[in-house]
Amino acid sequence: MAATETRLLLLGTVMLFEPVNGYQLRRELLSWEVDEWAHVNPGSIYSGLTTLAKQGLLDRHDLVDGTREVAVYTSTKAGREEFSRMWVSAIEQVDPLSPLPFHTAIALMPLNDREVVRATLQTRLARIDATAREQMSRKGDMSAFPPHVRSLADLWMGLIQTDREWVVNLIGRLDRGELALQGDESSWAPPSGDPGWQMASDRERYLRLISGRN
Amino acid sequence: MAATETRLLLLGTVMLFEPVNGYQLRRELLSWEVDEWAHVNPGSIYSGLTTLAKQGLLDRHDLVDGTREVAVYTSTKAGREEFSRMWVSAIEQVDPLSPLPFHTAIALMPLNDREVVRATLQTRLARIDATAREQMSRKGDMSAFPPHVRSLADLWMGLIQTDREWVVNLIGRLDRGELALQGDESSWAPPSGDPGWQMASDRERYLRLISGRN
DNA sequence: CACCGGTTGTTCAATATTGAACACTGGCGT
DNA sequence: ACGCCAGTGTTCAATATTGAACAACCGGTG
Repeated sequence: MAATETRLLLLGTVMLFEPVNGYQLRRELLSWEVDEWAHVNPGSIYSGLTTLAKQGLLDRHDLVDGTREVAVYTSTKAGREEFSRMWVSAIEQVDPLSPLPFHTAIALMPLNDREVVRATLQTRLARIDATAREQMSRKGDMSAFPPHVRSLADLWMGLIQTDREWVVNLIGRLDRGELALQGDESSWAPPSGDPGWQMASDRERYLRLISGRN
Repeated sequence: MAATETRLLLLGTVMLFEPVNGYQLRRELLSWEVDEWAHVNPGSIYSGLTTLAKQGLLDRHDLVDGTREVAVYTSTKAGREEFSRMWVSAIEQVDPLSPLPFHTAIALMPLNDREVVRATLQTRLARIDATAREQMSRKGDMSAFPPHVRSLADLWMGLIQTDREWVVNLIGRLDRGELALQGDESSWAPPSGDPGWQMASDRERYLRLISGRN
């Protein structure tokens, strides 16, 4: 399972919009242009949802909406807990060659509350510094490698430092209360006007259908 | 096939060591610690080799080495051409969220000659600048996105600029003739003393067995 | 010599990913 | 009323990935 970021993204997006169906998620992710940077094709959404449901992290409700059958998903307690674990670990994991989990987690930041976010980002800083120190001390054994490979290590250092500065800046903004998170009023304004309302009304209907025991 | 970097890596490493068997590649990649940063498990090596052979990019020779059967691979003309194409495109492709193809290609740099490397890196620079400009001009439509997402765009910019500076520096070193490439004398000293010699003698034997029409 | 454990070399079933294709709805022009 | 096309919602067969397990060999040790 290379795609820890797909799991994270799906779990998180379901939590943001639940109850929600696969197509709505697809559209939402497209509108964020997430498909471009994370690599999410329509197929992975549906199979991902099936897998998460099978693992008990999501509940699947087969609703009859008008004349149509729709598979609508909600998060379970286990799913929300798993999301938290994965989110923390995606933020804490430092790997300049696989930045996707980190970026995905940042995009899902508002699902957590301020203290957790702050603490986790601090841990990332510590991990970055530890990685940098370790890299430095390993410079010695690299003498056996050809020069262009040693050069790559410099690039990694540079990327890590760029990351570090950005995180420091982000923590600053958090402390100044600049970013809307879970527990604040108005935590996430849906991206654009129109489709948002559409989703909201579907959401209401799905809620009623589910509570109507089906 | 998300793993264009696996194809690139396998094709390239075969070209470096051919004729070579799967286990030797596995060991070589482990000794570079490539398995850590690219994500290469033993399994992918063998299935990757099979696929490349099926596509005519590698030749598979089923040799009898002493009492044992060994599957030994060499590159085909088509394979070497495909490698060049993939290498160029991995260097030219700018994506701060999937840096793996680029880093993989850099590690395989010595398989190309100086002019090609230089020209391709220049193209990357141009692409980086184009991406940065495009990003800047899109800042406007991002006003609909929540602030933490807009923030991510700044991180991307930073990562791209770090990349840029490193590439500029690399081109400088190339121009000063500092890096050993294809066409220079002594293009790649095998990483460490011992296993290198072992590989070399296997290589000689495999060469003889193959030319002995089997 | 019988056994052990490490290295060599590979296969395989379970799982994940891909993207194309399917099937249905609803509106709109004629 | 008809045909058409864009949107909605999902499935599926082909392919790729994973990592654990397999099997054979080699060199020592008791």
